[in-house]
Amino acid sequence: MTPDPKARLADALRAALAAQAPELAGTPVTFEKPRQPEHGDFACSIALQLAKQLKRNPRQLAEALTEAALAGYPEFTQSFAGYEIAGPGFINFRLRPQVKLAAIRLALEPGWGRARKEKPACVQVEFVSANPTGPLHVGHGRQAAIGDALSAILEACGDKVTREFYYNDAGAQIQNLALSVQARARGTKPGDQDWPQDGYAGEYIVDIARTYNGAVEDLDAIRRFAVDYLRKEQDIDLREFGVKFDVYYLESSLYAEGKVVEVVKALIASGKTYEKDGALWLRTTAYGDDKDRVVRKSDGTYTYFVPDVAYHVTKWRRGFRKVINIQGSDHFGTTARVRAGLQALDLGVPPGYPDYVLHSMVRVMRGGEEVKISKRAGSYVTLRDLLDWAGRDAVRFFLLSRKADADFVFDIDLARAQTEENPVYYVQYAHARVCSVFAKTESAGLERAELAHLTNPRELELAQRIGEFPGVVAEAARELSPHSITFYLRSLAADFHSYYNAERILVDDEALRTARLALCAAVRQTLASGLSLIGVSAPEKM
RNA sequence: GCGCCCGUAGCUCAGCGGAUCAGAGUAUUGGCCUCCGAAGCCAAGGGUCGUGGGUUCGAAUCCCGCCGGGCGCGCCA
Repeated sequence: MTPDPKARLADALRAALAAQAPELAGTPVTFEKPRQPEHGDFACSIALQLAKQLKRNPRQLAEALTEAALAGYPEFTQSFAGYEIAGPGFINFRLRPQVKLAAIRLALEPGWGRARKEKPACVQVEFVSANPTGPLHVGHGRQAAIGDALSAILEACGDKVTREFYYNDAGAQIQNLALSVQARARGTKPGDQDWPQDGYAGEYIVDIARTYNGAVEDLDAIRRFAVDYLRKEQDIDLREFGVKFDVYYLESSLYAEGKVVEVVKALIASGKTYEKDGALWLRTTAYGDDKDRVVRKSDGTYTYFVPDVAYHVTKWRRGFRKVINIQGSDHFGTTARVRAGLQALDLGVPPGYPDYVLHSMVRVMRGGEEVKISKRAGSYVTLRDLLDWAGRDAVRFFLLSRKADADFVFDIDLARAQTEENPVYYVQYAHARVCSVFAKTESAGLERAELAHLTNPRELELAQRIGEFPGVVAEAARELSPHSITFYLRSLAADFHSYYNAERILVDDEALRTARLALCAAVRQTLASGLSLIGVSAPEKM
C-alpha cells in the first residue's frame, strides 16, 4: 500500500514547522480543496495562521516552510507536479495525474469504500422505535432512512452495528389503544358518550376491531391482539421501505425482568435522590439537566424516565460503547435526563453517552398544498402514504437529501416525477448509462488498463471525485450525517454525465478505450456502493 | 420567560474546528440527438449569506445583541 501523498505531505509540513517554530508545533496542518482549479488540488493556509505570532511575512514563511518540508520529503516529485505560494500566503499543491488516476484501480478492487478496523467498535443504532398504537408516520420514515443509512455507513467504516427498535408496549398509551379498539368493537364512535377519553380516532382502529373475534369484555386479549396487529403492520411498511432490524426490544421486558426496580434501587443507593411532596426525585441538575426529575410519583408508580434509563443501562451492559439514538427533535427534552440518569448510576458511562441525532419535522406538499392527514391514520401522513405516492427509492433519497436538523419540505410531485427533474433519477440514470456502455462491449481485462491514456481534464476530475469516496463515507460516519452521501452521489453523477456528453467511451483506439472503460467501471462501482449505503437501488436499465 | 435548532438566488437546499471573486438543484431564457441512453449536456440571468455590532490578515462560517420560524421546558408517554 502506497502512503497517501496528502498525509505524507502533512507529516513533512508538521516536521518543518516543529523545526522552525517549536513553540507552535501543535498547530494542526490541514488542507482545503480550493474552489478554483487554478489554485491547485489542495491548499494549505498554515503560514497565514502563524505569520503574526511568528512576526514574519506570511509569503516568506510559506516559502520557508514548504522548502523545509520538501527537504524532508524527497519523493515529493513522484506524487506532486509542484507547488506555488499564492495570494497572501497560501501554499497550493498540484498532484500529478497518475496520483489522481490511482483511485480508479482502487475502486475496481473488491471492498471499495469499505474500511477494515483492527478492533471494530460495537455500535448500536436505535431508530424508529414507534409505539405500537398506530401506523408509522413520515417522521418515522425519516428516522428509518437516517438510521438505516447511518448503520450502513458505520458498517462500511468497519464497525459492527446492531440496528435496534424499541417498543414502548407497556405504558398508558397501550391501555388507551386497547380501550379504543374495545369501544369500536362495541360500535362506539369518537364523539359518542362512551368513547374513551383521548381515544385513538383513526380508521385503522375500526380495522383492528373488525378483525378481532375474541370476547369484547376481555381487554387484556384486545390489548395483545391490537399490539400484535399494529406491529405486523409496521413491519410490512418497514420491509417495503427496505429496513431490517437486528433486535426488537420490548419496554415491558424491562418491568418483567425487574430492571426498572433495579434502577430505582441503584439510584437510591447512589445517594442522589431525595423525597419531596411525597415523590422521589433524582438530582439530575448535578449532571447538566436544567431541573431535577421525579423518579417515583406520589402515587407509587414510576415516571417514564426510569425505564428509559433502565433501557440504556442494558445497552451499556450489552457491550455497546457507542450508541446513537435517532429521534424527532420533540424528544430533545429526554437527552439531558437520560444522560444524567446514567451518570448518577456511576457505571463508568461517558457523560456524552448516548449520542443523539434529532431531526426536525417533515412537511408534505402535494399539488402546492400541505398534506396533513391520511385516510387511515386520520391525524397524520403515514410512511405508507409516502411509499404509495413516490416509491421506495425516491422516498429514501429525498429523506436523506437534507441534514437532519434542517426543516424538511417533502414535495410529493417532485418525487413522483418519472421523466423530468427528479434528482433520484439523475443519480440512478448515471448508473444505468454506464451499464448500457458495458452491455455493448467486452469488459474483461480492465485491471490491465493503462490509465496514463486518460489525460482529459474531465477524466482527471472524475478520477479525483472517485478518490474522494472513502473520505466522504468516513466523514459521514464521524459527523453522523448520511445526507453528505446523497450530495456526493449527485456530484459524481454530474461529473459523469458531463464527461459522457463530451467524450466518447467506445473509441477505436483500443488502449484509450480500455482506459476509459476502466474509468467507467470505477464510476459504476462507486455509484452502486454509495446508493447501497443510502438504501436506494442502482438499476442497470430504467 | 429559559434552553436547543434554523434563517444562504423566485422555490428546495449544500457549504467539513475560518481562507484566495458566494455553490447545487429547480424555475426562467437560449443552444446541443444521421454519433455509446436527451431521465442527459452546454450557456445566460438571478443573492447587501435575516439584521446590527465585535474578534481577525481574512467571517455565510466564531462571539454578543436584535428580528423571524421550529422544538423542548409536567408527579404526560
